[in-house]
Amino acid sequence: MSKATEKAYFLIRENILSGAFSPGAHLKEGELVDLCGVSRTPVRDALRQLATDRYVVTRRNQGVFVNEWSVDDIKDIFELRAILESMVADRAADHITDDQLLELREIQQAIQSMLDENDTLKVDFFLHQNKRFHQILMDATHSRTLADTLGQIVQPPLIAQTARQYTRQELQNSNDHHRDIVLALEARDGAWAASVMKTHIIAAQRKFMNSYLSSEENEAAE
Amino acid sequence: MSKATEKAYFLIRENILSGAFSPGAHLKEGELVDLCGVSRTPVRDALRQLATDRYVVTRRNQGVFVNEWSVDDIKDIFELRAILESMVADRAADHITDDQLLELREIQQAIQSMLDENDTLKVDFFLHQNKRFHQILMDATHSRTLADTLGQIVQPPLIAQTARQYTRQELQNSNDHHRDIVLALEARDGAWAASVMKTHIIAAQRKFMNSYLSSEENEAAE
DNA sequence: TTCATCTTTAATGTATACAATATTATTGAA
DNA sequence: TTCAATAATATTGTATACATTAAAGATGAA
Repeated sequence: MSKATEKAYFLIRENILSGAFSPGAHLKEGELVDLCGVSRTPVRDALRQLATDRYVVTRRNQGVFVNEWSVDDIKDIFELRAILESMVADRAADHITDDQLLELREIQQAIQSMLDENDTLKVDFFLHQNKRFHQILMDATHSRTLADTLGQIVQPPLIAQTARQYTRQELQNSNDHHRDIVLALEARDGAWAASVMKTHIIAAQRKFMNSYLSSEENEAAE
Repeated sequence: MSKATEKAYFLIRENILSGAFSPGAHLKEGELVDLCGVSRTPVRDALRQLATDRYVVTRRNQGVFVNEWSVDDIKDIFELRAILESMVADRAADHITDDQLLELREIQQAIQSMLDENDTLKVDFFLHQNKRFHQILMDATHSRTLADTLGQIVQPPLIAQTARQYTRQELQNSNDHHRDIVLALEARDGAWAASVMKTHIIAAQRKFMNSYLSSEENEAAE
């Protein structure tokens, strides 16, 4: 992506992630031009990329709208992620370098230190390190196809929303999975790594669906 | 996609599929404008979409190039397809309608009739019916996520190249899989359907890799 | 010759004017 | 009032001119 397009892409995406642009909202090119300070051409390029990444949907001659995720969509996303991320873990076991293993271990330990402090939970720190962890595994597969596919499946807002609902114990469980994944990779045991990863994603799915459904009940009750 | 963009998209894609634009070739916007008879804007939109569909790759400030698939890439694609299409078959078993089952059965029988004729093989007919078969299963899942993901994974040139190498016996095997899939779906047995589908795609993968590797040997020998 | 530097050329990136389409508002009749 | 038809407006789609960047070629010194 070129400079202006990149600027527009991240600005628009931030507004979607923060909720400033609500699901279903009509994003008009003119308004985005004012927001981003670039012309319509890069704004349109950014919108096309956001559609690829499934942040928005495009309707011919009508423009783009912030994607609205249904419960079924979210289930699908987690289910697909469970399958693809286990594939990643499996592959990573074959190709991962010692340096990458070291990095994974450091990330796991950094999160552990955070959890051991009797402080308030640093969710942003967790999210950042968690992203790094999964990215390293992804890199270790050396697969364009997997990378592109997962990139379009993984919806950062879903992950963030899930993590923010986590209790200390649930974050601990999640980091225990990370620890097991590192162990499996050190043993170069792809099946083990894949299995732990599947557990890891399914746990996230369960957590998300529980808090999502209960929040929907609350909304209905209001 | 709008009219002009659509026109450009299909024209450029046809030239990639036919081989007129070789893997690695630099697609210059100016030349595409002449070819398609539309301005640069829709040409660029079409190129972005072709990049999403992985026909081309984009390099910043350098333009777009026809994607070059490595052996590993192709392996990845088939492996991912095997997983995703089995997921599709599994889901389809839960949601498929009687009308859709009827259609699947008709397609399977149409291909069978073609195979029973002691004529030359109608590969284009097979490709078309095969595409319809998989599309109906896809529709039966009612999953945007699966549809979009598979859409970006399935590379028509790989499927076509595989099918054109098939012997009558291999096409028969493929259609036997289709028959089993219909049986599994009629029994509403998702696990069975998924299992047959996995076999189906892995067989295609084997076939492709064999003919691909032997053709590479020939090229090296020349 | 060969390499590095500069110049020229051609390509992509960006802005904007105009065209086609969809949405909204207005008017008038039932 | 309510609905349909039409006019006005806003938005997306397309073409094109200009800006920026990369590639190709020319020039000159070692």
